[in-house]
Amino acid sequence: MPGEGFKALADPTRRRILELLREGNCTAGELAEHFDISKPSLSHHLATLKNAGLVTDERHGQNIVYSLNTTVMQDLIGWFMGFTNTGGDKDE
Amino acid sequence: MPGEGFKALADPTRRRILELLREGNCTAGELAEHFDISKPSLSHHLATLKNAGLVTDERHGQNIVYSLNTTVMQDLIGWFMGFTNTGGDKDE
DNA sequence: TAGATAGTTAGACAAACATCTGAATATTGA
DNA sequence: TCAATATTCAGATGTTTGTCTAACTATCTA
Repeated sequence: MPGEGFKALADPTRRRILELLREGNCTAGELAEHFDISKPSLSHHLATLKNAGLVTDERHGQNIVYSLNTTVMQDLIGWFMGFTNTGGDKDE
Repeated sequence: MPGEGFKALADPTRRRILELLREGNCTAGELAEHFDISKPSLSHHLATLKNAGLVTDERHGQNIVYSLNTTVMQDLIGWFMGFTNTGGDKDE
């Protein structure tokens, strides 16, 4: 299940989207201003992130506002914590 | 630069390799026993992980021993920490 | 040096992916 | 209802990725 999350994170455009969303919620159009790709391409990336559970979307009038879902991000961090000794020990 | 790391993590086989390596160093052959793919395929995955800096290899006689490079893993965790409020705050 | 074992390199191929253009859907405001 | 704006859907295309088989390199042992 976390597989989708890792795959979603593999693309630099999608990681950048998450970084932008970290600063605050954005509409698809606002996000588009930060990239040199077409809107359909961006929409596709957003769909991938949504499918992985990393973002949620909500329509506000004409706009669709995207937000970060930090819960799923936490799950991914949980996987990493198994590899570190500082702060997240569980079995060593 | 962390891009290669994220891409390397996108594949379930490679994540499993890292999990196995977490338990202790392994030769390519020992790792191969855990998967249903050909040795060349596994070798390719190991090369990807090595290229991303996530593992290191060292020849011991006939065998090549693979080890985890937790330092690079820490770098990836650093990226995630920017998205959480628990334990790794830097700019909020 | 020859044979066996461990692993990688090379080349091919199908599936997945990122991107594009053009068309469709949804909402707003005149 | 009509036109404008915001966003997604559909289909096509070139690139990357995961996998395979066959061949190669390196090491050990006799």
